[in-house]
Amino acid sequence: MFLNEFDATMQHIQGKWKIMILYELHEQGVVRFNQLQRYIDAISSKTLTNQLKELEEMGVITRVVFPVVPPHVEYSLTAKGESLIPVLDLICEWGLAQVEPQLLDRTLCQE
Amino acid sequence: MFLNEFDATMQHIQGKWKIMILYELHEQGVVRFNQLQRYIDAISSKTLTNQLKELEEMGVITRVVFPVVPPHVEYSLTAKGESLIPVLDLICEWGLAQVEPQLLDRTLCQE
DNA sequence: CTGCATCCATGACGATACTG
DNA sequence: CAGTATCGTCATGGATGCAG
Repeated sequence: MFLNEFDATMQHIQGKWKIMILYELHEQGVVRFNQLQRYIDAISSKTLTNQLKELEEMGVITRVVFPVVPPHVEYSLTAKGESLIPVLDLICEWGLAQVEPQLLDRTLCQE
Repeated sequence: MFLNEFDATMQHIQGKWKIMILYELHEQGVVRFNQLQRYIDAISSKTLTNQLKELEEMGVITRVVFPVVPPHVEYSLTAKGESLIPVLDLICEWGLAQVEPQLLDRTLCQE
């Protein structure tokens, strides 16, 4: 039944900051932990860690650890993560259409 | 910033049972309270009432009360609600693609 | 039939402090 | 730099009972 597929997708984007993470990785390519934290700005390191871990477990992002001091960790989107972007775009676009119907031919809702 | 548009949409579909309600109204047209409760089957009347109220407040569904005894209330989608269906379809479709990539040319995830 | 009221369990998230 | 540990808060939703 379709609820399962819906929930399957939702598990990937649910979470207060997941889309911001996803979009930032999409635009920047490779991003470090601190970059994300500065970009999102209101997120605690604990929450950021959790959301990243969940995204990684679902195969949406890749986590690469460089064994150096000080620590260096890089995050980036997987192919699966990239395939999620158009879905986010549509969701975003619908939200924009509700607020400002006349702006609909912008390049989606980013920026 | 795009997070706002994303959240705007999310407010409409977030909630454990909202998509089921939306799809059921989409397919049946006009549905009564008890029909929904029997259809969803695991939902309590309190939760169903809450989700319906939220959907109504956002202009996604219409609530029509017939002043008779016993009470008779009908719910249906508004135009705004209908416009949400393609978004749900895409979300659903992505979820399906993750589970069974070979079934992708089905008519989305319903059935 | 269609709710509302109440109480309760769970989980998401934040604040703060600490570590290798 | 990139987290972990602990504690606290708040919203969501379930269970049950009652009402017009």
